[in-house]
Amino acid sequence: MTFWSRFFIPTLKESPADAEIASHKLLVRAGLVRKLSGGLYTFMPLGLRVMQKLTQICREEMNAASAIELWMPHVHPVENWQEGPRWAAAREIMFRVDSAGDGRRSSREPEFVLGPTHEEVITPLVKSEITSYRDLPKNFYQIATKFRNEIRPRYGLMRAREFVMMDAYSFDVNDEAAVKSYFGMKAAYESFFRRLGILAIAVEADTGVMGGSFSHEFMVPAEVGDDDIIYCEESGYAANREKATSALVPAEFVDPAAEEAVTAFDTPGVVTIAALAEAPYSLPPSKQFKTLIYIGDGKPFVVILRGNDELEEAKLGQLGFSVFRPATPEEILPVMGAKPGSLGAVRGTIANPGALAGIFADHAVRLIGNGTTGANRDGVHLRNVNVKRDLAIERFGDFRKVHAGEPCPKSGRPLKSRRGIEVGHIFKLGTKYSEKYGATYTDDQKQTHLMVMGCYGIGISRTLQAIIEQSHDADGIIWPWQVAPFHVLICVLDPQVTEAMDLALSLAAEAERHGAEVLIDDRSERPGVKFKDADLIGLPLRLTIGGKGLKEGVVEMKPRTAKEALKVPLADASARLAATIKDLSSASRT
RNA sequence: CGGGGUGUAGCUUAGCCUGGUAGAGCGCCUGGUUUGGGACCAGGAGGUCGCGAGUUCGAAUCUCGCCGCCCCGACCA
Repeated sequence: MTFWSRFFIPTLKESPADAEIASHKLLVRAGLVRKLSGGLYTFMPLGLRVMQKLTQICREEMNAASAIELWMPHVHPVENWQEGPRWAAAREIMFRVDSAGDGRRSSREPEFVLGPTHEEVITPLVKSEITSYRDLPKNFYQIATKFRNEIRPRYGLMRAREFVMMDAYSFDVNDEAAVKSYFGMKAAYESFFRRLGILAIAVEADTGVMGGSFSHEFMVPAEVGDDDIIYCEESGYAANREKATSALVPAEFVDPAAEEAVTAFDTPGVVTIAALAEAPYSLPPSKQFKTLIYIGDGKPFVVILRGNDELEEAKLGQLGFSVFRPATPEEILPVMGAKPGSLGAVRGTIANPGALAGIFADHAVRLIGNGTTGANRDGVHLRNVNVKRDLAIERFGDFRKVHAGEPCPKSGRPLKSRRGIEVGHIFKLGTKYSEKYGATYTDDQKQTHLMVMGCYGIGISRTLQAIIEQSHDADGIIWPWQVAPFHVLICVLDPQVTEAMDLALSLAAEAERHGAEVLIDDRSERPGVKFKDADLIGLPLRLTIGGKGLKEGVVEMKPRTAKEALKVPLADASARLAATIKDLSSASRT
């Protein structure tokens, strides 16, 4: 048992000025964390206890899924990254470590970097340690600090520069086995989040800079989340909006027939879809082609969308460029022959088609028949443009941003959307890393093969905050039993009264016999202060021992979620406490 | 990095527009009265007003520069 007066829980009456959302305010007010700097937080004693609960549950679930714990350095030689497949894309979020202390001049490239994740360390390790199919499959994990120089840290622990993550890496003999590992981890994640007592749903996700073939994110539904989840209750389809598709173009769709020849018309000063939709042109956005120019690995390429659609930039990842960005007007002019606003991809109108790395179009442009696009001459557009007949499209793909209300790709019913906090992510990586680092094994036919990898992450510290975001009320945090920093709070209103303190100690011992961790509030504060703090730190069960109750021969028992306290006669207190602990500790396991 | 906001005691802040003694509440310390939902009284400590220039007789206040922090966007667990 722990005594509040000898522990350290610095609670705050008022919310810190720099906290915006409920969970961030409560983290600080309940004394769980203190800020050092943007995105950098100290875990205070109470917050550390929650972190330890989370890591332990995570460890148990990973072990149960046959993953093996190890511990890798956080400082990585930069060579590991330079030799890897994503240095160009990842370097901007990495902290560099130069030999600041030894008086040497700093070099253009760092000697070391702080690890944002560990594919670049584990893959070379496995390459040198595992060479036989007999040693596969293997799945290694660690629960450790990660460093990412986030462009914009946000909302306390939600997006921090330094955070605690469980990261796991699986190695299999072939694709089929890797898929098995992948779904084994997906199941482990599901049981991890279930044990925490919070709702986290798996959604299909984009693979991003990580690469690989497919991926799921685990999302805690919350308004403050960074991600949009697109889902359908009918079919169970759920995806991050970056990845979501819709059945906007039916499978049996027949492209509209071309009516008339392409003709040019003057549009002086018109450079936006919206302007072309106005009189005198009055061309609805859905009948216009939107022609965007991007630079992929240094070379321009074209993406065509419907005028009323938006580009989902993450979906450009499927094109295989390691880095891409929108082109500037200066880059566009020599290639296309016009400035943005008059661009198009009609055959023969592009000034320098040889400079392009490709012309790609979203499937939905097929819905446009006899549409309008730029002529690649400033102030001129073309009408009666048809996808098949006129546009120099090399490849169709899914590039548009999906919105709620569009038909579900599985059921055809209208899709819905909600916000979510990404607390976990799993990737089937394939051979992207094993190829780069030469992680191979020999099979029973003496043949050499690449290992097939998967990688897996859970944001432990982010999960901590997501729990608070999902489980709190106006008075404070409501901890699920499994992750609560303590389970039972015994409020002794008159700690100087021996009889009261003795009772507290014996009930605390009883609670501990039943597996509960007890915090005794023995501070010489007024009752109001104790009750407010009790609600704020949100332990699942509160016992109150006060002069009033003792006179009546009762103690009060109040689960954090209950409205009223229950008066329990002293004679029944032990039994009642044991029963309540049993109830509460099993309730949140469902 | 682009846009917006903000910086005054440990915390929450007033004062800034219109330059002239830096104020309050919480918290902290001392004493007293209290004691079942953030008590009251009396006394006290605590401030380079983010940093640096400038304007001025005089700058928290006006001007310029820099820095930190927060929010929106791109990115992520």
